[in-house]
Amino acid sequence: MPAALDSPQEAKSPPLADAILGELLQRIYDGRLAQGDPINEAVIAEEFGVSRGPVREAVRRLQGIQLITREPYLKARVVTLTQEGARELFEMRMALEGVACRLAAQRMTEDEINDLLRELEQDRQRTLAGKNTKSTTKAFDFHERIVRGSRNSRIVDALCGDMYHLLRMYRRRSSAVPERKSQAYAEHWQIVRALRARDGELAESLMRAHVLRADEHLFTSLPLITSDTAAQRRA
Amino acid sequence: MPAALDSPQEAKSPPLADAILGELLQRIYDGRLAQGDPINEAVIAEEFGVSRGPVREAVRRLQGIQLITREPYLKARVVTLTQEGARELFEMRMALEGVACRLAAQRMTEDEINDLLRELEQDRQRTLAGKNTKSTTKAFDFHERIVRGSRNSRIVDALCGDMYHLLRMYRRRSSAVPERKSQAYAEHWQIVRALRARDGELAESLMRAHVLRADEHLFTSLPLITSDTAAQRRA
DNA sequence: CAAACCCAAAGTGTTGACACTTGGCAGGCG
DNA sequence: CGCCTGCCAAGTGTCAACACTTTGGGTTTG
Repeated sequence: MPAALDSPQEAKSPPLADAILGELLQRIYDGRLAQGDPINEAVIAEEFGVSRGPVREAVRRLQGIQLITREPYLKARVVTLTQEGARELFEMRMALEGVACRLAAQRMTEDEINDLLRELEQDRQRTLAGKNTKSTTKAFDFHERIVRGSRNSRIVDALCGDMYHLLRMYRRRSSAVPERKSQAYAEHWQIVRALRARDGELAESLMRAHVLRADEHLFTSLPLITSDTAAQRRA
Repeated sequence: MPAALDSPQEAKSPPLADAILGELLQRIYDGRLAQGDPINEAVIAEEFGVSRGPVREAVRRLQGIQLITREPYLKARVVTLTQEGARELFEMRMALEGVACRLAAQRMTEDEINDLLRELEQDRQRTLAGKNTKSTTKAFDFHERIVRGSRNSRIVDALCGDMYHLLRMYRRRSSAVPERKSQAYAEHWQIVRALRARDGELAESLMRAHVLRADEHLFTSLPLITSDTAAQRRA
């Protein structure tokens, strides 16, 4: 039996396609839709009790985020994570978060930076106490705060919208490394100091190094499949 | 077979939505669809002699590229170009092309770099002769070659796919500055030298400076509209 | 026995009709 | 005279049925 798709309560206007998009994302996150799984519009439509129209639209949007691969008349599939894909994703992330951090150094207000520093400290305190599970969420929040500090909605959308889903997908396959956490805190702290000093150059290079180190271990455990070998996988 | 590819020719299988997307893009390019023009699915559908389905899909994809703004039940509109939007677009372009250029310095083959240098010289010769109109096309080709040299298909897609359309839209509003051309050639030549020296750091910073200078004059002639003043524009 | 062909099944692309939401206009009430 | 209310039109969201493309397997043919 399919779960009803009323996650939050839409007051009165439910654009079905949006709800379905959210549910499909959820299924990809928790693994009910695994890598390479085929996407059948008709099946999903019946599962949700709706027509194929909204499903079609949701799938197209997932294709836009590159969470689903599809060619004109063929079955759509959940994207297969490869080492190549991870490398490309993280190179792009480094580029965007680096520049975002540089811009944030110029544009965040003093208050924003101080708030960021304070909450960073609070988070460290909480982590030292007990709640380890929340740390990854908090860590992303740190990055998001800085990205938004760039005052560039296009970069914000790219990082916190589209790429966020893919990053989350890749992270799902990697175990958290505990000792990485305290190192990450130190790096975060350094970045905030650079922001405070309004040193965009330094802030950018620190953020790049941080992202590189944070994502480093994700590369190792993935199958080494390139685009051409992926073609033969369909056979 | 020479690479003579005309855009509006569907070979054997016509995915209607793709054709419509292309035509809408064309209309935006040549101004038949101007900034802020409303997009009526039904009208466009009848105009093309198709149903609303494909039109709907094409419009959604334009929305994904951010060439069209739309909220759930409201009329869709061609995006209105603002100074703010241009700034954000070019900041993102600088970030991506910069990193792409750094990666290209590491990853392009000697042959690729030599070819690039040779064609760059050829282009300059042709420009000195007569054909000025082709120069902008060639200029973009130079950038595209380097971007592809990054061996990062995600960045390539972002720059040559989505952002290309928007850049083209902004460029439409600006007159070409002739003396800029020879300066651009000098900058291009410097970049190729950095690639040849495999100096990624230098290549990135040169590319950033080049993009910044190339886009600089586009900022000036645009209306200074922010997101909140855009809201009152709808009234 | 292998290769080409044909055909049915599965699934996507497309269509036209129907349901719902939004914004404006007209008329009534304070 | 101004504000609120309830309809009306325009346009998007959704649906169920139909048309086309691809694919896999069984059959025929060299």
